[in-house]
Amino acid sequence: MSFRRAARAVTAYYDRLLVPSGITVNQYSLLINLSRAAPCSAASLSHAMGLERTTLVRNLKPLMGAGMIRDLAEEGERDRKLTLTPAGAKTLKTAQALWKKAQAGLKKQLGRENCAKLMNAAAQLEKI
Amino acid sequence: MSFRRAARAVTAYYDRLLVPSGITVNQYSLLINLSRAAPCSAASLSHAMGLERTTLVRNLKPLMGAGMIRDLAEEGERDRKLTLTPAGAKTLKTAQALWKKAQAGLKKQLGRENCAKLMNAAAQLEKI
DNA sequence: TGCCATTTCGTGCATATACACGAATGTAGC
DNA sequence: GCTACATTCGTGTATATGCACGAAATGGCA
Repeated sequence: MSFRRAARAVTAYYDRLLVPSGITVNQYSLLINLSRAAPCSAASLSHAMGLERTTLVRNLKPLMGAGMIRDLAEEGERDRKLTLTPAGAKTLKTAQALWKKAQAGLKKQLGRENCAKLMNAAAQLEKI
Repeated sequence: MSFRRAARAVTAYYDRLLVPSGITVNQYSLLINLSRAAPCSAASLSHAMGLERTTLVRNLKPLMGAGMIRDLAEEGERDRKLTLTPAGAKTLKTAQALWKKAQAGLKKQLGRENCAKLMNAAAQLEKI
């Protein structure tokens, strides 16, 4: 499917521009979603991101290892309380600027109208 | 990014409809590309698919394990000569019918025009 | 208080993706 | 024939994705 190939290409494009921030576009997406939902459980974050919960659990690992995300929940508590650390917030801020540049470049490439239509189609496709 | 979420949703949709064939849409893509290029090396197939060579090498494994793909190259030869086995061709045929149904359903969902524009945008995005 | 259903969680397994690296084969020029 | 370069290959490592499974905590109800 050409759609999947396009998704790979777009991911690679964002990743390339995000290199200076030290995170991937996937991790960027996780951080920005967490910044809006924190403190939150893994289940609720995965729901907000439309991502399988166990996938999210694993995607957290490198970011927690890098000290960008912390879990404020006490020992033995069921729900996790995931939050950004100051380091995570700083990285996110750096990445956000780069992401905006990437987004602008993509819009320019596709044309504003095509880009809007693409976003629209993507929103529809998520519900298939 | 909503685009990647959409790609995941689309993949899941195709995979769901392809279940009776026993392969995923990713493996379907590999088989159909191989059916057009066989006999061919891993490098040339990966190029035809716009896929990283080592990714393709690994994606071949389950299909070779299932006896759908065979390598006709002699021992010690540098280039592989990948081909579909009869079993692989049979699976592909089954999957192809299911894939067409899925494609038609998606077109119906999006509308013919939106679908065409999406394809167009995807083709552009692959070159970013 | 005690039991059961619900919710949340993490890991094992399988697949997908790509970079870095080095091994082996093939080719061109001498 | 030999050397240097190009091509092809596979694996180690890291990340991403989701299903199946079972463990643990929580909440509701008798």
